[in-house]
Amino acid sequence: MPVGLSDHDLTRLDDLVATRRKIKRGTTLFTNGEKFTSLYAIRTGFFKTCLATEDGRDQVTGFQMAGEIIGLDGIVNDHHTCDAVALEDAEVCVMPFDRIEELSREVTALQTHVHKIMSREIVREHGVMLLLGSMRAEERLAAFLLNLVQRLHARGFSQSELILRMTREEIGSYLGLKLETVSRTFSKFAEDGIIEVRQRHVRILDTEALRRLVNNTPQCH
Amino acid sequence: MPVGLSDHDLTRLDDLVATRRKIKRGTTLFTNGEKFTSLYAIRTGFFKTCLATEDGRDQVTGFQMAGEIIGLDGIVNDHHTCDAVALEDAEVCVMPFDRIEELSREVTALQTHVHKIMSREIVREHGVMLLLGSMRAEERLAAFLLNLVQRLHARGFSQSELILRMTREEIGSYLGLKLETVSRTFSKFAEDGIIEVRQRHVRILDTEALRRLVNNTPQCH
DNA sequence: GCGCGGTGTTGACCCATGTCAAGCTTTCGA
DNA sequence: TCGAAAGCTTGACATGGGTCAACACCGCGC
Repeated sequence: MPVGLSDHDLTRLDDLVATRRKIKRGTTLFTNGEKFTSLYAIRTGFFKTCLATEDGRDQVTGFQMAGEIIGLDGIVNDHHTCDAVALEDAEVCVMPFDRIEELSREVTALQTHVHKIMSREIVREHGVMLLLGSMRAEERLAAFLLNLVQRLHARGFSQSELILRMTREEIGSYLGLKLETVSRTFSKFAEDGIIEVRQRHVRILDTEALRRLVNNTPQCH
Repeated sequence: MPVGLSDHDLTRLDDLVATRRKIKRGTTLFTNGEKFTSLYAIRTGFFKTCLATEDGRDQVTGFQMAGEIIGLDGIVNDHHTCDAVALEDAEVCVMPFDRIEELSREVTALQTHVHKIMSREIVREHGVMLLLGSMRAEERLAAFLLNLVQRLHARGFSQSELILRMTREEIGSYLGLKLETVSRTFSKFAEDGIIEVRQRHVRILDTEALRRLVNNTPQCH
């Protein structure tokens, strides 16, 4: 994370992330309406965040893995506006937000870091809007797979193999598609020799083909 | 904005927003790739922010009006990742971000304010994801209209009448629809007596009907 | 080993929205 | 005042993805 800090500052940062919390698969870290107190840094495990409305709509707004921060949605109204659900047993660092604000007034590197994390989330969501607003099913799934392996690779995992932690339905919700369409599109990619799928185990055979799908719209003028 | 500040603090905040910039209709406040230096508070006028990819996709990520802040996307990489285009002649306050960071280390209320603004943008985008991921055309347009009048009303304008500053195509891009679909859906609403449309002038006759459209999905189980 | 629930796949059919095209209205500059 | 361009509307038609339904697979507890 931030570098070039004094020992003193480092100790204080350590302090910030002192408390840990374990979350069992299928349970929530926080839920819509719950009082906001802390941001959470994921140490291990995998989460989805999702929005549910009274009338039964449901939208997965993101999937988060080790090293990522969740809870930013709660800052604006002091209450969370979505649910964070563990898709596998997980552990997070609990970072009380008032402590973050206090510390980031003194440690400039932390202040900058917090701002960048929030900005990154905004930019990520712009990307999702592009995906939902202008891509077709195959393009969406290709973009999704590339994004996942890229993030996994940054964490030392394979560039071409991954295990999906979420169901087809959750992928569909995130991508604005029905689970059947997700399933069909996986099958289509497999037929075309772009990937191999065995349940939640996916092996990417032709990364370039996926990239071409995402970039190269046959397309309107 | 923040309240309960000392005169000294207030003077410094005034300082922050000292420089102004006028933007002519159709020109950009900043563009993708441009170096990030400042956030902008809109004083007058109306903007869209949009993402354009090399392969010709184009996505409007938001419409911003007086009192709103744009430029947050630039923080994470020190460069903007979208274009901000004035849809009518506009004026903004230029707020150098390094000054914001400096000041918000000293003025707690400003720090909190900045965090809330960023969090609010994240939550807003969650809402757009819900819209793009799970609503049908009529629902999207209804939600769009309600959102616009609500924001206009908060600024002292009518609850039932508005002038659209953007084209059908821009609305469509924002809502993930083609302009023809936007046009047809307007016509449909007009036939149903929910709104009156004369080019960009819209009068809402039945707000409740719009609300019902947004909430009350006929719907999947 | 067996059965059950959750999950995933596949097919047939249908509909909302996209696509293409024609024509209208408004705006704006020459 | 006229003409051209941009924006908007409407129609006819095409199609991607949704819907509904049947069934297969897998893991788990008994």
